[in-house]
Amino acid sequence: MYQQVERVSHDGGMSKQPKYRQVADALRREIDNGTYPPGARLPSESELSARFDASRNTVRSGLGLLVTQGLVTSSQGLGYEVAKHEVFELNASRFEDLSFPQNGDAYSTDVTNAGRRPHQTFRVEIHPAPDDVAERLKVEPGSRTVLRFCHRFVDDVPWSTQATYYPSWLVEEAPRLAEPGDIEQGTTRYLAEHGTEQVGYFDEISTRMPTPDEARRLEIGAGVPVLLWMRTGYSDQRPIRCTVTTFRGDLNRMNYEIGDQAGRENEPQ
Amino acid sequence: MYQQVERVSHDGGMSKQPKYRQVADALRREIDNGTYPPGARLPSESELSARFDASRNTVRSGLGLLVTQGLVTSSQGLGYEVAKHEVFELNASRFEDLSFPQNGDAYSTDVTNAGRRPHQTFRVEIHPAPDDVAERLKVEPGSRTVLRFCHRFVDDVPWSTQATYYPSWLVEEAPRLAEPGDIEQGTTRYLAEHGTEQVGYFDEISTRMPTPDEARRLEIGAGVPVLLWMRTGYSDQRPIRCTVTTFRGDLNRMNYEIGDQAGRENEPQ
DNA sequence: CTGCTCAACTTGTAGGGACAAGTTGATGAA
DNA sequence: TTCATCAACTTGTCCCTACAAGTTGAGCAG
Repeated sequence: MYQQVERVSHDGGMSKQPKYRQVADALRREIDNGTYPPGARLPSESELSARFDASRNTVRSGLGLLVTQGLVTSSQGLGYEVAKHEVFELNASRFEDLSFPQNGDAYSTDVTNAGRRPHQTFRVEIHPAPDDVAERLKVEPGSRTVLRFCHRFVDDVPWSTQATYYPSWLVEEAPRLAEPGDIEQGTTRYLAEHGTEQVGYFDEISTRMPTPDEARRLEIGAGVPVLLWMRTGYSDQRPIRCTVTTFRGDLNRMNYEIGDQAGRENEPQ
Repeated sequence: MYQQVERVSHDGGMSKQPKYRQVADALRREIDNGTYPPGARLPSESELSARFDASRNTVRSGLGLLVTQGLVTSSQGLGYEVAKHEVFELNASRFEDLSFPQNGDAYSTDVTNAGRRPHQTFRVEIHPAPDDVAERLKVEPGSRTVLRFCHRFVDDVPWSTQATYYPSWLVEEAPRLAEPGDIEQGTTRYLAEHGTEQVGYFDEISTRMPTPDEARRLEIGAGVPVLLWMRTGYSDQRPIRCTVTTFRGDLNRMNYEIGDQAGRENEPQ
């Protein structure tokens, strides 16, 4: 017959926290103070169960907290591992292409400069405009747009997905947007050569937990949010494109340089 | 005696997904298609248990997925509720204070303009510089800084925390930074009047799951990430302050206007 | 009517068991 | 040696029970 165990623990009486939280807190402290450095393996569930005098289920609840906070990952047969993140910096405030003689791909050059290996898959589709994109492009929801979609990897780790929508009126002026394959000089420059120059943009940045679909595409474990970046580019007349980028939140940081940056580059004193 | 039940379900054989995921996916679909609109209550665990022919634990696992994805919230005694989020837009690219005759507080005016009620608590401390802040301010880690800390609410809901660190050399030139209480004309303008004008800044934006501390201060439920915004302000000589803002990720979106915005304001056609 | 109690719900915590499935390294056969 | 097998670990899924704790509304005492 089952008997409810005494809930009061022997830690001095100031706890009141449920046991699975105590487990999580204790492990979090040990991760923070370096007992378990990034990449280290945690003790197994049964070891922790013995150490904390808790059932395996309770220990699992505690570990689950750490997993959903992104501090540790787990894999069947292997155990729990302290997560390590190297963030990748992304400068979002520089105007792309126009002033730089690069081949139209800021991502590849940025990653290569960081000593990492870029890789991307690319496809072009005709696609009805999603509501949020239609609103920003000032076209009817569901109207035809050209979608240029990019799935990006760094060292073969999924990094981000980027979807750029072009309104159909623009595709008539710049038909190569709808053709599969790269545009060597870069889309921004290609558009400028066809009479539509991007003179400004509006960026919106938000975050949330990934949808199951995003979690699959970006190979995101539990407890890692996505960073959402929506950029609407404008000519001096009207919106010309809308780019929706989804980043793994644990691997990316976005930067904006605004105003005079002289004070940032100087040495101290 | 316990008997493992037959794992194959009667949905045509294409499932393979564990049962708790099937529960989560089914409920997610029904949330997406409006069966359970934002604010609605989900069936209770025992009802779902009957509907899916699963144990309460299994149903709880499925609901737990939705909670950690931020789609639903749960509270003891009340049940599960579909989360509703109204995001608050924050324009981060305008230079504060200098050109506007406001009383130094972009937050209060932004919130009031949105028809919401702002509220904030404020305190000033002498605090050793955290490593990341020290690096950006180009001072020794742990050296004395003045910390001006702000805890902000909208309609009494915790919204964000903001910590601005000023290096000690700057406080000697502008002593009121270290005094508690508001600076009516705004700190940026106050600094300009004392010979230190902020001419540029560098913004870094990232996201992660909240620490238990942040979750408590911002009253964040499970499954809601935080949006981290770190702004380092510069004079033409050197860094003058570093502001670390922590937002509830489900309630905030950051915007940047860069370049000419004429095309954004125009009407279509 | 007001205000209190309490039953009947809800979710939260904690324990138990059994078996599935992934990983690793030792062992033994070829 | 090389390769397949398998035992012994790991976490993953699923079930059961029991009780704690928060919420609500019915119903009763005053």
